[in-house]
Amino acid sequence: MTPMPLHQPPGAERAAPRTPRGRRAPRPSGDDRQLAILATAERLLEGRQFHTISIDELARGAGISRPTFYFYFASKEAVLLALLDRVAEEAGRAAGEALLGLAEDPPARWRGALAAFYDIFRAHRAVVLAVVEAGASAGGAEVRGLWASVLGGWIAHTARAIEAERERGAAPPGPPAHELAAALNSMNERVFYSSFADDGLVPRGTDVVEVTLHVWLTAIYGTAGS
Amino acid sequence: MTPMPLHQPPGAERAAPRTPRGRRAPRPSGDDRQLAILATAERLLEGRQFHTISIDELARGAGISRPTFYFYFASKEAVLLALLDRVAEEAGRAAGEALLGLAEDPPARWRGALAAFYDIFRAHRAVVLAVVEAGASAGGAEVRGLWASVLGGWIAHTARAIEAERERGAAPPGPPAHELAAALNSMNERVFYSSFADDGLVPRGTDVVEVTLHVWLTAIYGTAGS
DNA sequence: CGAGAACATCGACACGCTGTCGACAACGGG
DNA sequence: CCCGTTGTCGACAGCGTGTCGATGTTCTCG
Repeated sequence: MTPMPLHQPPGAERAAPRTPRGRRAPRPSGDDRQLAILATAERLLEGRQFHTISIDELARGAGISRPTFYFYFASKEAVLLALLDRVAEEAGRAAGEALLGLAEDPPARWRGALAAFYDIFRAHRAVVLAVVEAGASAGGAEVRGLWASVLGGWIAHTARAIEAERERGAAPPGPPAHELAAALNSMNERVFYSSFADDGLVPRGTDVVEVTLHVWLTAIYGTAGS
Repeated sequence: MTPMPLHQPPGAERAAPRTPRGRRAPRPSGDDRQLAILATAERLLEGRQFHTISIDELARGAGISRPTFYFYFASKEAVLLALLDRVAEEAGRAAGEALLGLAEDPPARWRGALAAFYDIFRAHRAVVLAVVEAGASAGGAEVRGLWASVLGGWIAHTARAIEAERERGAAPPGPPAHELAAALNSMNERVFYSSFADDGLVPRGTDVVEVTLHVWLTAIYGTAGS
């Protein structure tokens, strides 16, 4: 038991909905605790850095003791991984949809995709900030890995779109599409991040979507297009 | 002498060069130790992550005990700060020179500036990787701050260059120069970093200077320019 | 040249956090 | 009604950090 691929340990796919009727259960069930930990983490993350949150706080916040925390998650990072899963899936889907029918109105579609990313990440910026922070340090290998695969997937998607634009003659030849896609996405990751972290690199009040969009359009089409 | 604002505590600005003649000093002097710590840090950083290096190792590597380490530096991060100071100054100077006479041959000058950054950071990639890692976690506030001011300085420099190009009519109007400069520099920071970290985002073998240069030129001038 | 100041060094301790072990409570089915 | 699964926690061992106080070393100046 406890095969636990990575994050999301046991109790994650426990079977039946043991009778929630009648007076409330004397002891909250495992699933509740699992969710309570996740909720506590997201709540604490709103106002503090990931590394300042101890496992004990997460546990206490969910009404359990520290050792018990380990029954649900293997580490603090595992909790973050679970949180990231949701956000990544949401963002990927939204941005993917935005690019459908690119040929009809490129500037508008690209803007839609960038905006989708921005909006969703912004809505969960506490998680995004924590992922970057955790990924860069200690037990962050897995966090970094998941993040890299998410971003990598989106880069591949972008690369295909660029190639399609070139093939239909809408965009001129240029650097290898995949490399260009990696550079552009890297820019957005960093700029959006700076914007959320408010670290002073991007001038306050900057419309980061518009600025990055300008760069994307000129880099892909050679003109500001509009 | 060695004004050194924050990190680099006491013993940093000791006066005279007490006679090094005669038989070798029984005890290495403070400055030697200071340097020994820096050297040890750079050496260890070549093969390991910043967070896996303990203060004890740094101390032992310099031939002193852990408590004594604190006589020279306030923390692990302070050591990194000292290392970063050097690299940042070197890179800033080199890239600044590369941009002189921009009007004569824009593409070549910009390429020179980006290449200067790339080369110098690459030569000290262990330090760069450590800075990003340390900046994102624990006592990284100061590291992050120094890094931000370095990058911020370069962004301002870039912004002025873009404005000059627009004024002399070489570049068309576009997004606010400072915002554009921030986005472009953010891209380079991230792409160069990925390249050094070999995290799989940027395809192996990519000529990151050429790719990012393409983006810079099209974003600033509206064409790939050659 | 000899004493005190400044420099340098380290043993030992107090902490805070992580991860694990073993014991034990609660509950649902045979 | 007994037992295995699910949950829970006290207590311990380990590791790294930062500090304090005692002590050795070197410089300076009267």
